[in-house]
Amino acid sequence: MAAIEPLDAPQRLAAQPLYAKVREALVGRLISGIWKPGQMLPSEFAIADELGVSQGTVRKALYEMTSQGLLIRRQGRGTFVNESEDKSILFRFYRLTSDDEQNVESRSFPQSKYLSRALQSANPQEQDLFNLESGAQVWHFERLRSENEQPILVEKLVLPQNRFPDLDEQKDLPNNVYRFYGAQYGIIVARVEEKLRAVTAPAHVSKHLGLKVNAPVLEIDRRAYALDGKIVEWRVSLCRSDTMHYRNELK
Amino acid sequence: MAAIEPLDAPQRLAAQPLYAKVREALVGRLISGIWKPGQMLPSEFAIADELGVSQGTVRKALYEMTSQGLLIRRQGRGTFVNESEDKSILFRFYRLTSDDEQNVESRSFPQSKYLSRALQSANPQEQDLFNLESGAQVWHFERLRSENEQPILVEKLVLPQNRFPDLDEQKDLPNNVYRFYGAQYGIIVARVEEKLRAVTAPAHVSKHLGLKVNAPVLEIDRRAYALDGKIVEWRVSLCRSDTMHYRNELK
DNA sequence: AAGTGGTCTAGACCACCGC
DNA sequence: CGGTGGTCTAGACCACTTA
Repeated sequence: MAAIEPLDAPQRLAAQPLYAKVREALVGRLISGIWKPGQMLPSEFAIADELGVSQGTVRKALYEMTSQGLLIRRQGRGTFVNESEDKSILFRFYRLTSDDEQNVESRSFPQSKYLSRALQSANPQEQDLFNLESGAQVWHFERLRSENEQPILVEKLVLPQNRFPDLDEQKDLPNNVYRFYGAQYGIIVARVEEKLRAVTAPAHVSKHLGLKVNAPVLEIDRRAYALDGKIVEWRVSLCRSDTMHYRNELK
Repeated sequence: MAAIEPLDAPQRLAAQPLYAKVREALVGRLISGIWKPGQMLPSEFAIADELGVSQGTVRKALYEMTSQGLLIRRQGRGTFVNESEDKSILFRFYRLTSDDEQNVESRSFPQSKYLSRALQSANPQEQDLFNLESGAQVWHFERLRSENEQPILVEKLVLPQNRFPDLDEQKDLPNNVYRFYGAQYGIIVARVEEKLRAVTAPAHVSKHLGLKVNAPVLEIDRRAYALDGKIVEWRVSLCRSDTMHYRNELK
């Protein structure tokens, strides 16, 4: 275990507060893997002694890491490295949940089956959305997503060709496209805006989802924004609403 | 200015922590208007002396109110009641927007027409939701909400009678019920959880909204949580989806 | 009973603001 | 300069969990 030298004494001289240094030291241990997911941390007093600060200072650092989701603290038990974090990043932008609310831990990320792929000229709406010249091209993908063998939704993805060149050489997009955008093109999706509506399922959608004709489905119209603030993906999903729902929390 | 008696001494006996009582006392002053938007609060030490607690305890209460957006604190200046909150707070939990996206500033808050009101025994689901004894009672309200003369949604509100006594003396609930909960009962809604589905409108709903039979509508099942983490309101709204949508942003 | 996190206190000093 | 919030400490006691 890598030794960590005692932090500076109380004087902080217009620099970082001491608890911030403590937090960084502790986050470092998480990153370096000294403390692994699920593992219990030493007690507040043990950490305080080791780093040469008071318990209260360690408390504040641990509190911040807890509200950030890195740690889980339970009175009488101890402080633990949050292991559900790894999974939850998968579900960051995925708000659909089965009605029979199984525990979040065991959830499986939905799989994808691609139905179609096309490169075509952007229509006026798409030109406006992606700020494209007339005649520029966009990719269209349609895919069916399923969770535990049950079909969940049919969705259309639209990507501007100029930010995603060379896609024609791919046989299919991978299942987790946002990870792919980052790994292949350096495009990090920072936030998404969604508009939700209830609509009547078109025939081919109700067929794919195994719904009866004219069944109501949830339409999610999503625009995904990269770190530079530009739209990088437009997505319209039609989701079954008989066994699934969209959950949201407002604060 | 209403005098506030000193809070209990350090012993808290399995009840609320002291800083929570301090926070409630301070929130009470905001609600009652003793402290008005933009006004500067007394110093931490002054509040601590008055309430008979230590500065650190007041700090924790002020910190929570700050992260909740009620207060603004500036080093060297003081602590102030947040005044920018007032407008946006109206739409804090209201995510429905007209499709013809007029500017947000000029939006009118939807009006309410109450359709029914009843006090009845809680069914098993309601008992479970509000953690009620068998035989406890709940209020049911049904109302139609409209924006600019157009009917938007029909919703059912369920409130536990034990947290909302004396409601039968009211002719109707006001339009902005969350403000009413705070002003009348000191209940601050801190967050809400929503589940969204697409459903087929029941006959009486499609009639109220002027939709054709079996039109798809957006169902929003909302549980509102008070500062103490307990559920204080259950609400199921059925919203027209032909001219409105639910907007959401994920980061 | 022992060990953990949670709360509370009293006091000290620092950094920032406005007069 | 005086007053404000921001940080830090040392010590005390409480509440919860596990053995």
